[in-house]
Amino acid sequence: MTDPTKPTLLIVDGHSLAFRAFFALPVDSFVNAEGQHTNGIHGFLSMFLGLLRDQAPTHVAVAFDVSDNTFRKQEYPEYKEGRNETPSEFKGQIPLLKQALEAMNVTVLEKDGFEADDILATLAKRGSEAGYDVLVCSGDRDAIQLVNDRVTLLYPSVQGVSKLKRYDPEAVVERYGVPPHQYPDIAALVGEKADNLPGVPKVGEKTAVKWLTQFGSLDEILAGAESIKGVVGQNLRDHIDDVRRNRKLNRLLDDIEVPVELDALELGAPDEAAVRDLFSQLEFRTLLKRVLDQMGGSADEPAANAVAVPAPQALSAAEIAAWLGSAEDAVGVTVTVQGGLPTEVGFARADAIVEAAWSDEVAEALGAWFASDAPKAFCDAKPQLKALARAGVPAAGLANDALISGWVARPSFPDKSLAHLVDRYLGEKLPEGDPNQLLATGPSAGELAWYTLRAADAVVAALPEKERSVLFDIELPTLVALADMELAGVTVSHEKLAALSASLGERAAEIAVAAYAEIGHEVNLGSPKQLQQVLFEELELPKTRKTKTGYTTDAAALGDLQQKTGHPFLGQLLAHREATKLKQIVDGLDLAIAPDARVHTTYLQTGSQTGRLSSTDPNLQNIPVRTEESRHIRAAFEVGEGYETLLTADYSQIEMRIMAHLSGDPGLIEAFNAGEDLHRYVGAQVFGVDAADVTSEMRSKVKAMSYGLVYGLSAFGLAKQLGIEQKEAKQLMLGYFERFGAVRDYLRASVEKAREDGYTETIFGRRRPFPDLTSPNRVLRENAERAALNAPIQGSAADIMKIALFGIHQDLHELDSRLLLQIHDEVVVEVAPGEWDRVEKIVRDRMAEAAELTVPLSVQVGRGSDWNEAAH
DNA sequence: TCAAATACGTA
DNA sequence: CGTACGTATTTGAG
Repeated sequence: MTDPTKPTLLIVDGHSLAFRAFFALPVDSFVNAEGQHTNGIHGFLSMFLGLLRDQAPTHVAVAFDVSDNTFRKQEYPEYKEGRNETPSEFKGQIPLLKQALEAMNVTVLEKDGFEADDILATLAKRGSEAGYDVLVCSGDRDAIQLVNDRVTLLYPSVQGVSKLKRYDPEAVVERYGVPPHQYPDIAALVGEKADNLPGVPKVGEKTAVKWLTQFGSLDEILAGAESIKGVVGQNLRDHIDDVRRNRKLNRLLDDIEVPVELDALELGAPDEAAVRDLFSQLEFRTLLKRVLDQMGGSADEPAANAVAVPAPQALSAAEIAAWLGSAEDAVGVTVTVQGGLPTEVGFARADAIVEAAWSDEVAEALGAWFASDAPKAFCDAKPQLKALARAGVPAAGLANDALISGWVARPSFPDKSLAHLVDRYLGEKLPEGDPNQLLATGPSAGELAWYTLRAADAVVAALPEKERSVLFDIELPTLVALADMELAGVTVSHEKLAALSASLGERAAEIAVAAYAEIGHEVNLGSPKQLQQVLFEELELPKTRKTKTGYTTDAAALGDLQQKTGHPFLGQLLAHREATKLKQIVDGLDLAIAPDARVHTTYLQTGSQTGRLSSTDPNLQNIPVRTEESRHIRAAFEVGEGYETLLTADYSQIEMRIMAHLSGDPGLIEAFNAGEDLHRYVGAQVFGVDAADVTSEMRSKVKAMSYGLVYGLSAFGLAKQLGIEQKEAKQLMLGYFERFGAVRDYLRASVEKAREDGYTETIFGRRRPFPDLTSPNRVLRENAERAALNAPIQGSAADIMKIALFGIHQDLHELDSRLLLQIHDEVVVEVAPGEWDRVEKIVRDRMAEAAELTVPLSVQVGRGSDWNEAAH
């Protein structure tokens, strides 16, 4: 046991021990539901927890190798060569192990260009100098040299990782016959097969020790090599350079820069939520219990409502106002909404709850507090802010939103409920209503506010600093802007839509008649199943791409078939599809027009995994635009009564600009700074012609390539999209990367980094987890790779647009003009009479200045009395 | 009545 | 074998 009066520092070589664990445990017995192998992680953690229990260290760090590219490799390129390839079942386990350690609040260290052992050596030295008892745990024999009076090595024995042999200086002498500092001399003579460092032939440990005792040191052995007789003497003389090289390479560096203070390695309590999460994914039940038992936290399921809920107080409106006025910290708020209006309000501080039914009196008494900057925490604030505004009580001071913060923390997690947040972040259970009761019996508004306040705080506490900034500096201001946009709605002309619908309906009917004539009978043209019967059985057209239930009849495939066979039915079918699709959209939109003649969409702020918004009920982010016909729909979106004109503003090629910024590719940056047509410029580069000589064919190829890049396009996909040979697509990609190589380098490095970290990050620090990047399942893994490639780009664009959006919203505050729509890279503003110039400047400035990239953000503005007109 | 499958609109 | 979304329709099971 270690001296209890002294702090003990435990430093572990994560990679070498996990690797040993991997071979010690049967690989097939440790596979989770996702197919992820976990034996190395399990074995390592089991041993690690044993260490924590038995050695009771006060400070802990685990070091990992970053890559093979170490200074040793640079000095001796054959270093560690000839090893068997790392088994694929092992590869994905290291990132997960790191995640597990981080969740356990154990410091993970790594340093590019060095091996974990060098970190061990450095920390061992710093630790012993600072007066720690140091325990080094490594499966690499080179670590023996670190042993001294204050440093003990724990070395896994052959029986398994859990059995560690303790090497203090005496034990080293006993085992190897030399003191620890001389062990590398032996190793240099004998060689190290695992590192591809050959030693002196016929010289083993015995001989090496004999020589060392005889000569006193390695230098003296080499100096006196002439005097050693026999074959071994000759071998030594022949391999003196190898020995010198071995000795140089097996010296561990104890003075590399490791940017961590020893104090920071102090062992703390694990992040229970994160541990629970990851361990349940890995299916480590026993280990979960061990971690929580040993390191703190409760292994048992959280006790239901361990914390007493304060009794709700029913106060008068005036008393509530006074109570709220005296609150210093954020107050939890829940406004229950029915039919878009408030029905109840509940407020909570940490130790008290008050609530009241909504009434004119309440509205009157609380109006000033709601309108003030007094901090308020909601769960799903947007509908509540809207209801308050409708009731004539606009609210400010949005300080937190549990729904939003929970999503920022875990954008991929499907359950967005407060109940889940309470469970995950508070370890409590949100009381449920009894579904068998006629009247709702769930938590009251005040109780919800109380859970909301505490859950919102807990989520933020668990959030990394950068993501806090995403929450507070981007999402919450955006939420306020969205609430106003939804309230405003956009005027849509029922007359225009009705006329469109009628003409589309007629056209569809005509086409249908012609199509039936073509095949000799009626068929439901909207039924893929019936169409398959017609196309592939009756008409015996060539089979298309397979789907789960048969063969696809999608537009791309029908177009293909049409080219191949020229069958007139195909053209009619396509035309029918187009007409009915548009009619569908028109009718849906018409139905969504509210009594104020406007359409009020709902933006889902937590609907995407990348940071984008989505729009629903109706979705105004997918209104057709590509065909001439479809622009008639946009023309139905009109400037509202009392306003002068619509303004549209969109970012040009924002994703490619972000790509240029993130990759730092000089060619691409130059392309944007040149200020001319991007695809023309890139085309000129790729095809080696003057910009003026870029044909439209060249331009569209390069354009498809550029956009495809952002999505992780393959040569196959590119070929398919452009209708060219795969070989030509490959050539195109090669040519592209010859000019813009940094783009490819960036994309590759970005996915690798995500694999290591387990998540991607946008320019502003928004994260998206990608557990599947290490999946052994190829399809899962490759899907994750493409998504991970896209996430920082799409996400950064979303961040930028949000920053611009709330900036515009704030600047428009003192004007009558207002934001109406956001369509990912475009905004639509309704401009009040006489405000055009000011509004245009606000929009242009806010959008252009939303982010400082290495390339300018280009903004295009249009105006018109309807959306179609304004788009030009 | 509901979920799955298919198809298709946008950035 | 190209990312991110939402919606409408058909179909077949319950």
